[in-house]
Amino acid sequence: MKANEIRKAFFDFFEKEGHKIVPSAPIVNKNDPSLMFTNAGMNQFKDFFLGNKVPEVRRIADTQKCLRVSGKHNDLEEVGIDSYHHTMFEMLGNWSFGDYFKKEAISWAWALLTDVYGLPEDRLYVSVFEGDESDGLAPDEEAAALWRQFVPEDRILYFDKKDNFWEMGDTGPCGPCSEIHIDLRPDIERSKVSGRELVNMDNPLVVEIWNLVFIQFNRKADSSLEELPEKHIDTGMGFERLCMAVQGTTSNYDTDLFTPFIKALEEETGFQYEGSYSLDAKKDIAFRVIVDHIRAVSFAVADGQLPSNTGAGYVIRRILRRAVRYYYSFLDCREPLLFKLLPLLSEQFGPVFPELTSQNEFITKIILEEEKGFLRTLEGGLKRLNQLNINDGDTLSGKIAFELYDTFGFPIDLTRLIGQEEGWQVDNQGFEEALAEQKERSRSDARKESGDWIDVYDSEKVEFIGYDHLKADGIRIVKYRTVKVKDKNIFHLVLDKTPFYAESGGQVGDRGILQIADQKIKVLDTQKENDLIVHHVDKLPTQMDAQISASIDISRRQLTENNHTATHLMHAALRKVLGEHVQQRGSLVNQKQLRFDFSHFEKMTDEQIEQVEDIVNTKIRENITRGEHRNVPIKEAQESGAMMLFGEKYGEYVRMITFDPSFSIELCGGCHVRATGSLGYFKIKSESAIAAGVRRIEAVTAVEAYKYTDGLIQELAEVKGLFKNPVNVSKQVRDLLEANKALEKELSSVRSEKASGMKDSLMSQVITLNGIKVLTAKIEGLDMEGLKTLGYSLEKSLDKSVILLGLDTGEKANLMLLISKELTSEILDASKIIRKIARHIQGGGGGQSFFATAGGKNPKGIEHAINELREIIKG
RNA sequence: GGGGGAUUAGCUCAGCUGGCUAGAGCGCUAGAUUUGCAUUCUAGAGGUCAUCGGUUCGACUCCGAUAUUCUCCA
Repeated sequence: MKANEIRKAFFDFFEKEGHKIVPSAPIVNKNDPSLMFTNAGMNQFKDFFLGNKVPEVRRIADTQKCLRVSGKHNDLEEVGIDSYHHTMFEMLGNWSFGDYFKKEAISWAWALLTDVYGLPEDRLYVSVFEGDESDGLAPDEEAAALWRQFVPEDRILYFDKKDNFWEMGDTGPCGPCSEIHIDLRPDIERSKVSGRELVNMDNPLVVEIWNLVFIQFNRKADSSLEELPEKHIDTGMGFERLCMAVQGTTSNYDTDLFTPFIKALEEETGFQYEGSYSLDAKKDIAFRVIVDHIRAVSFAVADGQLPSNTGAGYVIRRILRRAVRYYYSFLDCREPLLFKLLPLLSEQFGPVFPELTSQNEFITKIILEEEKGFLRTLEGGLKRLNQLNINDGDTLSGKIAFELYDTFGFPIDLTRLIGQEEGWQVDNQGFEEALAEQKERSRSDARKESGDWIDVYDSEKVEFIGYDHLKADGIRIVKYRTVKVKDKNIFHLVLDKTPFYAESGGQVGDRGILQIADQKIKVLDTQKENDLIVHHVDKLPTQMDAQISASIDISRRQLTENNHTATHLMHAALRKVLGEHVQQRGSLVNQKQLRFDFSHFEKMTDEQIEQVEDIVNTKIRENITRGEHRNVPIKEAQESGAMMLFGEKYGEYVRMITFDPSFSIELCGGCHVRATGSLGYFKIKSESAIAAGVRRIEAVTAVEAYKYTDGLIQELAEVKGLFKNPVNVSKQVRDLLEANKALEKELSSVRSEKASGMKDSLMSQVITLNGIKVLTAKIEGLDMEGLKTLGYSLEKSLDKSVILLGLDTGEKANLMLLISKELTSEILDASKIIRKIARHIQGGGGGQSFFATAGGKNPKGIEHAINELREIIKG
């Protein structure tokens, strides 16, 4: 079976059992601040388990794209070494939300694996929870009994809490789980050691393929367990491992998920993949690293996460760079390579994940640019390393190695590798110390401690009423917690209903006031955590259970709405002017301005910018009324031509915002004006590039647009005023610039004429002392630059000579001493002499042995300085 | 969010512990060589050393702030 068939068989099987097949959630997580990437199939259903939301259907199955770069065995640096760990992987799963339970989950799992996929039964082992005394839990005999229908006793194993009890977090839904493991070792080895001995022992060929979680408890804050009224099923099956088992290979990398990529790499690099897992088989590791990482990077970019230097974007950058590092070091490749694999990826995943295919060009461009950038960084690092001139047998200090890594991004393993080749070492301990130090520094700064949620009022739901109300009464606090940020306490409140909009979709969170009895509490910000609306306040109400009236900062909200609506209008206008390839890549909307990032491959021309402004301003003048439809089924919205964004997770029902159905329809949870007229005026402030293929526009509306254009007009008026209000200002400025340049030229020729005039009269003042030509003079009306030029030109004409020029500017005095190089000696050292004679002008100085300058505040001393110089020359 | 670096000619960069009249290569312009192109040679133009402020007799160089950018960490 091909991988695509295996995946399809899974869907078909569960669809037949009444499951709804849903699309994968984006791999990039946008709603949960504690999680950057989706790392398990259940992430998108978390709210169902928590009871924050009720699912539309009770049986669901899907494949979820996941990304893991940290954890017990999934450190990024480990991927590629073995045969079965990945950064990006697919997780097949089936779910029951208060519907079927252990019986069905177990029998279906068994049927799918053995009947549909035809896995040999005698190689399958199952594990069940053995119970836990401290939690007062008995062994999961229910599951064990169910398994006995299919599996003989000797292949049913019991494991403890660590392996077979699943918890979502410190509190919340949890329950025992049951895993299916498969033993893929050759018969010879199986006959020597039973697979039974190797389950959960990290053997690469005896691996878990499916985890069935039976969610039946709720872990309370005091760590006690409570039976749930509704029981759930949550399963997860690693797709890559499943393919390995079904296709009978001994490594995930030998399945057809990876072999086409390895083959392509062989052709590109000219090296053969030998499939060795020895730590010395660097080339093979490199192959695996590349074919693994290209998936992670591409999926993340497709869902909108561009490589960057902070947060989730930095994780993606690190993954990509690790792949580059490997082909650079071990496959002798100095040119971008990863981007060439994209057509293949699109071909393979297109049917399941259309976002890869439809954005192929964009992803390719991003990856190519990122590769180029890092190859440049590597080159810079190599150059720097060369400059250090490390000798054979030396040890490169940890400090320098760390500097190379930290400041210039030169990977430490590459430093070590080069050292190995050139016969020097790196002080690893020193490096690790420096790294630990930096981590500590960063961590101590970012320290943010959030306390536990404290429940106040039991509410069925948490409702946002801010589309229709800007203030509301009779609100109750559901829960609160204390958060410590940089030694300051702030507080988070969750209300049962609220007019406050939580930051989302680029629109900033509302601010405003909560009134509780006589107490007024400021809301500093409103943020979203999954589906909770969290109000950030600077103090807690004294009466937690009192009723609250909440009112938001209305003018701030209205200005923000202007900019949000402008974003929609501009998005539509951009697609009209530039083309349908324009896709939103990021957006920020606040009360002052809007910032919109979108995919487009070249700089916009001034005309295009003007056109976009024109279209938007026309739509503003048409004063189009907002069309707002809540709870539109997603299918219907799609059919009406609403713009959908990649990397955005849409629910079953969506909110649709329309300004002229033939112009702008977007799915959006944000706040918008009633009619476009309130935007007043729209003006683009800047258009720039922020990444390969991504442009950014900053624009303003209403008051800010007026202020901005007014500022420009004032500035122009000021310039015009300076020119006595001419008809054509730019011509005036151009002329002035030209005239200025001509004058500058003239001035410099006049100066040099003047200097040469001085030169002639000075040449006649040369005297000979002790056999040396000496010229000393006091000069006025030159600057230091002129003095230097004069001095050098005198020296050139006089040849071997000593020249001392004193410059009197009235308030200050400067000395310049030139001694022809042939004459310099221990005594005739310009620097030493000038230091001595500068005392006369009450100053100091210095320079080289043949040229020195000094400055001071006593012009009358110049004569004395000249006299002293003569004495020195006389000896 | 925190740390470290970078910013010098159109481009890529050099400029050590403050003092060489701020340099190199490529590119550009002109001339010579050549039937023409390529090549080679010669000459030349091109810089508020990111911006602002400070220390100093003197700042591309040291210090501070700002901007842009790279990089590491969270």
